[in-house]
Amino acid sequence: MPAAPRAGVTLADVAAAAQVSTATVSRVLSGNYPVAARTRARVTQAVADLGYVMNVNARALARSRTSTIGIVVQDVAEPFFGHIARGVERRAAELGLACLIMASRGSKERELELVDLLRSYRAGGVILVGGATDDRGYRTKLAHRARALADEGGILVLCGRPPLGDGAPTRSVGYDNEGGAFAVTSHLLAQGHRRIAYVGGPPRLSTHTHRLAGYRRALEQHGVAWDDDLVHVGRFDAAFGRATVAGLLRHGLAATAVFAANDEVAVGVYEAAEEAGVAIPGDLSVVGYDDVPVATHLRPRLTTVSVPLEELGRRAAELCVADGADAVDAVVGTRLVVRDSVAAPRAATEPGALSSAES
Amino acid sequence: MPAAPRAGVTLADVAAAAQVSTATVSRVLSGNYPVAARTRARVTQAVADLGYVMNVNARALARSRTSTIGIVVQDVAEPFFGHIARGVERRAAELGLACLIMASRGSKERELELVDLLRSYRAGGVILVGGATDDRGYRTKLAHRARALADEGGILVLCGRPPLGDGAPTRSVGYDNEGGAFAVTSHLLAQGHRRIAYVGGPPRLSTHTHRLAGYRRALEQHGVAWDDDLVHVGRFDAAFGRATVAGLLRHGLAATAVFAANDEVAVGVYEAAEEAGVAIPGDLSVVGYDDVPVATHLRPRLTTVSVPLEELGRRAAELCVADGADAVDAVVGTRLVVRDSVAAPRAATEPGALSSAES
DNA sequence: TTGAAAGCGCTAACAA
DNA sequence: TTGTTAGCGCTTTCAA
Repeated sequence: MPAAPRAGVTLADVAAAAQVSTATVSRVLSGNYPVAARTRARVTQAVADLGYVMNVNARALARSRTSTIGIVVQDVAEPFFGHIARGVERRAAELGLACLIMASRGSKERELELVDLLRSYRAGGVILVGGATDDRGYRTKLAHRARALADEGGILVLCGRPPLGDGAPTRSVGYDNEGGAFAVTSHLLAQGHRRIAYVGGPPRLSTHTHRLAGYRRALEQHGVAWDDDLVHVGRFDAAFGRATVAGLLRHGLAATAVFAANDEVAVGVYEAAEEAGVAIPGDLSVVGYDDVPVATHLRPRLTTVSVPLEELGRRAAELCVADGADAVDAVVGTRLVVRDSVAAPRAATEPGALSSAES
Repeated sequence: MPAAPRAGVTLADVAAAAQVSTATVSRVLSGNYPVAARTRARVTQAVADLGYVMNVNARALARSRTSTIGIVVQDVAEPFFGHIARGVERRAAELGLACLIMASRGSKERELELVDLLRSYRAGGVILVGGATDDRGYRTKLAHRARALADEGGILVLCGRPPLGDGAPTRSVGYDNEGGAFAVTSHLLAQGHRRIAYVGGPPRLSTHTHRLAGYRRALEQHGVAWDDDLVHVGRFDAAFGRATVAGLLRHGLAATAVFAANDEVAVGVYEAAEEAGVAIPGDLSVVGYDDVPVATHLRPRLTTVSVPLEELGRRAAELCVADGADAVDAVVGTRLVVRDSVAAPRAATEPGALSSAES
């Protein structure tokens, strides 16, 4: 058992105890450097005896680079972000990196502040997680910081959002929002649905706009006309899903299916349907996006698009340390997962089948 | 708009640009120090012009204390931990602290390593989140580190777990596991249940043992005999809840209710019941613990014990910076939340009522 | 293979 | 009100 550690044990203390210079201690601690076996042993012993742990801040200062990365999410407790954060944390730990985590609460101003804060911590990589708002001024400001970060030896990593453009020095790992939305909408279309409501948001958030684009493309490909009244843009949460569908139901639902642009929204859709006595999928088919655990908690189980969130996070962590060569922007695949929340629309099924099912 | 930041802008650069000494720059940056308004303005200008951001590592070294705290959870993506982490992060941000987050994956060896790692980062506070394994050797080792941390000017904060004893210098914020379990078990008893299965774990984890103790006390108080066959100790996850109850059902369920020691376990209980065609709460009543969002996603909605997880996290963050005086160990309250997963047991209800309800 | 010493960027006496 | 300067704990040439 190591001795009870003393206050503020430093490298110099260890050097004194081992009767060597601080340089030698530094070398054995850093590994990769020729040190005589006996000297090394003495040093190792002294470290153990004194309960010494290195001061990483001092090391960071001396080396002028840290082994810390930063990760900015909207909300730590949100499953979407939590799963990505898990991937980042795990891969970072494997790579010997520590993670500073911060929450923007969806404010782009705060996000900007946070990357500056992370910059002050000299984080080697700063990972921005989740969709970004499409805003010219904001993009410019972010590009500035990306450049500053790069100048300081760090790198800005975009995780699940589009690149900044303008040759801003960033790396990115994304997934195909448009493609997943296209797939899941096509699935609905294939079942015979023609009036499919879209519920998502916020307005200019990339995740939402790209998913909406996939929805649109699927409609077009099936020759279904676009209907503004079916598209509801608000937020990415259950309350919005619920309020929207409750409203729809109140005014006589025109849709036979709803594409909840993420699983949280789908939770709200289920609630509204339940309250109104509308059966899923009998009266209304529902699909989601993300495939977070709640998708399998819902009854009927939710058909949705699976995004490998943890993998996304792992890739992002890797991009923080990759050297130029293998720092290729990555894209991970999404996958439609069919469960029990979709059925053919009532109108498409012969009347007899409906009534017999209800008898 | 600030100028495009240059690489490695330092305090000295700012001082030069503003034609003052580094000390002066340091003073305006630190705030709270008398500096002439005009000088201050020049410095502020230079900072903006150069896009300067302070190097916190250098500051930490010079001040020999950091504005960083560490938080150790089992798993970042688990809602229980995610919500606590959210509280920590939010309060920390308000206090001007950055959070290093690390996951132990439930290994106590790794947890010990992580506090050493955090110690090397000179984290001012290290928050250990969630139940702890009752293990003498482990406790001793942790106590050592608590002392080392304290010697270095930091503090070990225990969040949701019992104190170390032996006068180890820690602070803690907890909640009443035993009391909550007593309350929810009593609720079941009050409905007429006498054969209540307990499903939780792992074996010596404090959260589990304390909840089990509450269960036991409630039984005793109602004069219900303890039955080993009803107590199932394994893990705190859905898979265990499912497997356990599936087994129970296969061998002819002896219980009329189950106390899932956390909501995740309850998810598994619901799955097993669903598979076996057992109705909740008609055939089987179920209660959980924690009141994470899944409790309201389940149908019927889960009766459970609400723990103010975010508040718990906020308190923990505060304890990292509190000075001796107001650093009182805190305990936040829990609350029984009754929803729809509990009914009177079949045996206790008169036969007529049952059949009429089903007709 | 090891040691001496000059920093890394910032703070905090101590002077002025 | 401001400047000078000696560290904070570690790394890393450059010599030996």
